[in-house]
Amino acid sequence: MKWSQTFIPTLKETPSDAEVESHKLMIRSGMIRKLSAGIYSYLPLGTKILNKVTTIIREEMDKSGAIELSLPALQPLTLLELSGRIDAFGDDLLSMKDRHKKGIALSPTHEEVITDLVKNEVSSYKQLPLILYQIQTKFRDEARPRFGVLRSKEFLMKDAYSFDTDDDSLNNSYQKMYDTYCRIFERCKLDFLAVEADTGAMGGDVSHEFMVPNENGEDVIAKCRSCDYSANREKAEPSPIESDDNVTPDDPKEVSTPNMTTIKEVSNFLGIESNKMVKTLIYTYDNKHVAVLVRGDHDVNEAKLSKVLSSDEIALANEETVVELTNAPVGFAGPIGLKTQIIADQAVTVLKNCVVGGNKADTHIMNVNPDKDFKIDRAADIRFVTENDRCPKCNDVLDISNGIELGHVFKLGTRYSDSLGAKFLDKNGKERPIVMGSYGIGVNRILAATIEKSHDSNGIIWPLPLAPYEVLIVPINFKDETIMDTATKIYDELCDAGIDTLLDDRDQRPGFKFKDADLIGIPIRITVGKRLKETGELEIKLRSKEEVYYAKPENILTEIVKHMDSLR
RNA sequence: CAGAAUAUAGUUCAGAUGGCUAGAACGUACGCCCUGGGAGCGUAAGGUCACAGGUUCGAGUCCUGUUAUUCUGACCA
Repeated sequence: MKWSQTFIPTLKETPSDAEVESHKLMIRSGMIRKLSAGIYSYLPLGTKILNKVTTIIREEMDKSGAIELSLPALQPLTLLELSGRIDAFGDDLLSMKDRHKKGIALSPTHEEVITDLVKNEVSSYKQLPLILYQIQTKFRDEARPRFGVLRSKEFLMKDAYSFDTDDDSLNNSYQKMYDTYCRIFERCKLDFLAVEADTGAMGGDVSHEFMVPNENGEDVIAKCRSCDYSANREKAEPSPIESDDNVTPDDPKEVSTPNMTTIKEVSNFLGIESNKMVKTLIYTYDNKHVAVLVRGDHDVNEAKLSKVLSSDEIALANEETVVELTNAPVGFAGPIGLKTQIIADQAVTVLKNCVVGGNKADTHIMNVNPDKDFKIDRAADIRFVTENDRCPKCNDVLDISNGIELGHVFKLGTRYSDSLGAKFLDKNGKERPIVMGSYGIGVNRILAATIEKSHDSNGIIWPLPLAPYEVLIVPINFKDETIMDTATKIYDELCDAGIDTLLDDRDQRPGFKFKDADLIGIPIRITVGKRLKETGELEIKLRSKEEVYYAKPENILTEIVKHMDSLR
């Protein structure tokens, strides 16, 4: 492609509404433009890169035995009502009425659609297992789109769904997709991590997220420093904390803590570390109340609590309820004398001489000891891990960091086949629900994550497999016939050899072209300039390296092929 | 959804206390010059000052409302 013939509007200035580096560079390099908040157009350069990624995904999915299809972007609300997910999506669902006043939605995902399709067409175990996938736009009305294409209202997703006869077969499909994902991300040159994840509103039991560690990522991952344990924040479990047997329990003592309702205030006032304090929170679930105890420096993980209580509808109790149950204003709740059920985090059970709320205004109680001074009905892991926690597998240090979620795989089980009635007849002629799995990849996020980790102050550094063009030819002087002729000749030669080449045939000064070249980040640059006249050589420079190599025009193809091999 | 900020040329921004024909840089067009890191000179085009009301002799500037965008948090299959 000749630069003058395509459409790559680069920008010298940083757009004012871009915050993270990948977003800035995607706009500056002419890959994308914003149409509206969280809605982006992909320009030719961005589209080419997107196509490189989808090609890799297709090749690997096809190799795994998955079959591509194409589902509609529109779906009737009735399907989401059947699966019960209309509430789970809530305001994130973009829905409307068609002319017949029928409710339809722009699909946020396709579990229901594919299950409905398969239920009508698959009726025998002989048709299973089956893995179907598509690469398609998804719509979610994000409350707060941000970071460019990392969180947008419309995004490209590769979603796959597996259909199996039983759990063993599902495990097989799941492993196949897991391995395929690893290969896809490896081919994209990403340093990814597969972490244990919570299944959230998706349902199912086992789930892994494919993450790229990055400070701008919205997810939090915990990773063990020495063993292979890693999990996302919702799921990560701390190693149990051991009790300190050297401390002798003292007798409880009431202290006045006027107007001090937060852990920090009480901790500062009493001069006691927050990890020697107990946070008592009243939760409501299924019309019942429960007191939840975590250490002062810990936070309740509602996903875990929800599982412990076996309830989907848990929430902090309102103020009146707290006052009624504790006989005190909010901020002074404590476990002593409470009539409700008490659930404590494991870390609370081993505390000695700790501080709790007094269930009385402006009062806390010191030197409190669990079991001795109050009863714990149930101890469990109900908190988020922190940097001070240890690995549950090997007890070494857990590192907590942010990550960008690129892929997510779920063992769904029969959640959707049950609610939508997708059944098959097994060998014995017995009707059974199809066992399903679901597997997603955020295609746009692969671009953003790649740029996040692969750029410098001048612009993007594309890895060869994703680069919009593999080679960029920069003739230094548009008006010099020798230079332009040579540039055009090697351009034709590289194109004929099947190398994706861009020729910067614009009448611009060299500095201008070099800046653009660095900005859009083509991996290999050939400069045709004064050296051609002096020694008859061309210059080859890799975007990722400082060195410059020289080659005669007649050897350029072999030289380029050599460099391309080194980049693969 | 809560809190906050912003909205002026294609882009990035200036435009105290209200005052004449709304500016700069970059970009764009044309000309000159130049051709190894966004060089220089000149000329020109380019504006519903987000929108709607209001106060005022007079509003880009003050007030009210609306909308949009961004940030922080909540939420997030």
